[in-house]
Amino acid sequence: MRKPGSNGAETLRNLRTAAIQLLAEHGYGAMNLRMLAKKVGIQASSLYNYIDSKQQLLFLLCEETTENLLVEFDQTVKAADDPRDRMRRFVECHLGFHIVNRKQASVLQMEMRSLTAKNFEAISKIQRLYTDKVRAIVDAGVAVGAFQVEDSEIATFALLQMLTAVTRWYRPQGRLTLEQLVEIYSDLSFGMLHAGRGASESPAIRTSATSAKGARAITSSPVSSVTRRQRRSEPALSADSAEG
Amino acid sequence: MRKPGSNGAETLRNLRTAAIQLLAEHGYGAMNLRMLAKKVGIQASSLYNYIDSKQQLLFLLCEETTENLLVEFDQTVKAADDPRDRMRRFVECHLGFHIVNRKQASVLQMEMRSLTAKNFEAISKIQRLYTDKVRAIVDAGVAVGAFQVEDSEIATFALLQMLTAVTRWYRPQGRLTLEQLVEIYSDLSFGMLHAGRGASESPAIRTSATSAKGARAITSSPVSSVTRRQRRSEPALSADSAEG
DNA sequence: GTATGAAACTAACGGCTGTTTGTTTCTATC
DNA sequence: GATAGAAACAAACAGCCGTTAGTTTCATAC
Repeated sequence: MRKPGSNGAETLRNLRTAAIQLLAEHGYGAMNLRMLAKKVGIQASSLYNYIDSKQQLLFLLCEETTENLLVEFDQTVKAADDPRDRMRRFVECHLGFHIVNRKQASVLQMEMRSLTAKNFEAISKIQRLYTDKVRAIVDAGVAVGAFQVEDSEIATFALLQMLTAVTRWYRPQGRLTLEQLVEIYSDLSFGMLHAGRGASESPAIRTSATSAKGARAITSSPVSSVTRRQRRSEPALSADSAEG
Repeated sequence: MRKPGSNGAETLRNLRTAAIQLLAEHGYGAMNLRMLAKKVGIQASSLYNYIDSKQQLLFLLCEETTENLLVEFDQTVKAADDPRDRMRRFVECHLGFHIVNRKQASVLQMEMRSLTAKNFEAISKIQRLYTDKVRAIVDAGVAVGAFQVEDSEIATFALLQMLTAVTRWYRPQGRLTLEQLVEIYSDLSFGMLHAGRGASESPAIRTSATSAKGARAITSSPVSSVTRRQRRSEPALSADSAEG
């Protein structure tokens, strides 16, 4: 029984976005293949035309996300030279990635422990590469006197986790634009690193500069107020996000 | 069939620590009652002498952790007046709690989504109380000019998540003592808030002051080096942690 | 020393899970 | 227009899940 108009490549795309959606919502343990199949619009058994197992599906998605982040980091940060500029770009890249691809990132963050020991280690290996690169920026800044931290390893962890955690509260209808968030988090990051308010391309305490349409004032009104709209996607960053 | 020497209160305690242990390790979806029962040393059906359902067990543990944190916050922070002191104490309390009770905290952080909508909301309500209190400290500091942030709500989120995330990497055999970690994280926190290095009881950049035995130098050697020992538990903080 | 409740057991239930097998229908190629 | 592979289906399997029912043994109070 093949459906009229059925197409393998499209079904695979649907499968991936549905999986990301459901994994983010329910977690690996609570998501079952029948609900995934239903979301894709096929039978559970038909999933096996596209995946080897539930476990391999999770691994595939985790791997993809991790590698995408690494690639974007390299593309974004390579140009800058000064540690301060590199840090600024890192924050922009990391935060942007985790906002635009927040479901994938959330799955990676929460569901990695459901991976087989072997699969887990494979992902961890890539992640260590990434962490090391970030740490190198911190260390370089410390060496030049641009940053000042008591312990660069802890500082790197703290920085990464602070930024990564946007996935936990960010909602696209929120109060602030992506540019505003980058601005705010850059300020927090540089503060953490005791970077002072030096030169470089970072606008630090000033509120505008990145948004093309001109900056709106940043206020402290609660998240629940939905008076301001947020740009939906950031075309510079990776493509198919799994909204739903 | 009642076991010789069996005791309800003790079994309940074992059940709770075993549950925390297993939930932290596998997650709610992947943990099943038979493995929990095995760890406790009884049959799965006997668990129902102590719990109503798996769901209620999770709720109970989440609720307990949340309330314990709130109580400790109130006890620790109430004495201080100056926003800077209050912040210092908050960091100490929050970080300490999440290190000492890291398994409970990890369950709360990761498994809340497995709660029934109603149960979830009950926990969220308590959490909101807590977050508001932290936010109040930030706002008070901003009002007095002690802190300087672009957006106090985001700053509060970022701060909380940075601190909470110790549960993700902390291992008791690690490089640094609890006191050293509090010191490091306080410095990062005040940096985030652009608190400068003013007076108050905070020793800021200095490395000693909290440890009774006298401070060891804080270096940047990798976590994997286990040359330094860590204090196992902090008696001031809540009692029965679930080590395993 | 008997009665009572606490604390455990064994056995089973209905339902759900990931996965396999074998089959059917659509699409594209020659 | 026959053929071959792609893309779906339906049915089932073996095992596990949370939970219930009924039973047995231990500890204690009188």
